[in-house]
Amino acid sequence: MDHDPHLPFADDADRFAERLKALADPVRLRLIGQLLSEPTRELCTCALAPLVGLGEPTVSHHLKRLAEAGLVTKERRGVNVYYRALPEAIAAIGAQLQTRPISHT
Amino acid sequence: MDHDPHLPFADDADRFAERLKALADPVRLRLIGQLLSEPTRELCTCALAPLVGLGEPTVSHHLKRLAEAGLVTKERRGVNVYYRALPEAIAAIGAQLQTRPISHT
DNA sequence: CCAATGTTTCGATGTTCATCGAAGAATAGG
DNA sequence: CCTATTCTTCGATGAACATCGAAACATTGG
Repeated sequence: MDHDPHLPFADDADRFAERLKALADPVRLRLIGQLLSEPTRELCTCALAPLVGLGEPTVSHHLKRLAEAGLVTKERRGVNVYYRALPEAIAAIGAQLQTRPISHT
Repeated sequence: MDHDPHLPFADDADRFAERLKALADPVRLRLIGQLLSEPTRELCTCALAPLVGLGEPTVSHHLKRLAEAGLVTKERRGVNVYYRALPEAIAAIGAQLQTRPISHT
């Protein structure tokens, strides 16, 4: 699944789809919801795992995907790693869906 | 973490993830973009296939997913099937991302 | 009824990915 | 050091899915 090398860069559509895919999973939506429901917007892996009913390895995998998409940040403090939701990044995706005609080039 | 069998539908997160997944594919984003770029917002499968560089069977598959998610409608007129984009449905997903704290139940 | 065109379905194939348990890495505290 | 705790990585497994070519289906026109 490589891109046509003549096109200068992959589409908007490819990059936008990547960000949407990071969001398009029920577990990841719940993780973000849990983070957003915290006053500090952050929780550690060991707190999130029981909240979504999955093991730490699986939750760590999902948090990594969210971090790679720029939707959360991670910060180690002592033994714990705290993930924080970035509502602006999520809202930006929503704004693009609402306002911008999706690219078709 | 199981669903209440009394509730006819799965969670908010599950349903929202379903709609996001329908959108989270570069081909489907391009299809929607092409439809939106038409004054009538509609095109038939045979017109869309070359626009995204894929065969009719594959395009038909993607259009079916978009229709199942309520993002496009289909209408047969003679030999052709015209798909029409529903911008309000797309915008509604964007609005939910912007305004509503994502459910974590 | 037959042929042509457009569309979908079917079967097969390869990839992505969610999940798990086990093992490895990092950090804090005796 | 050594141990306990937390977190991530690794390897494996099964499910979902994007894609293709071929076959089936639908509609229109001769």
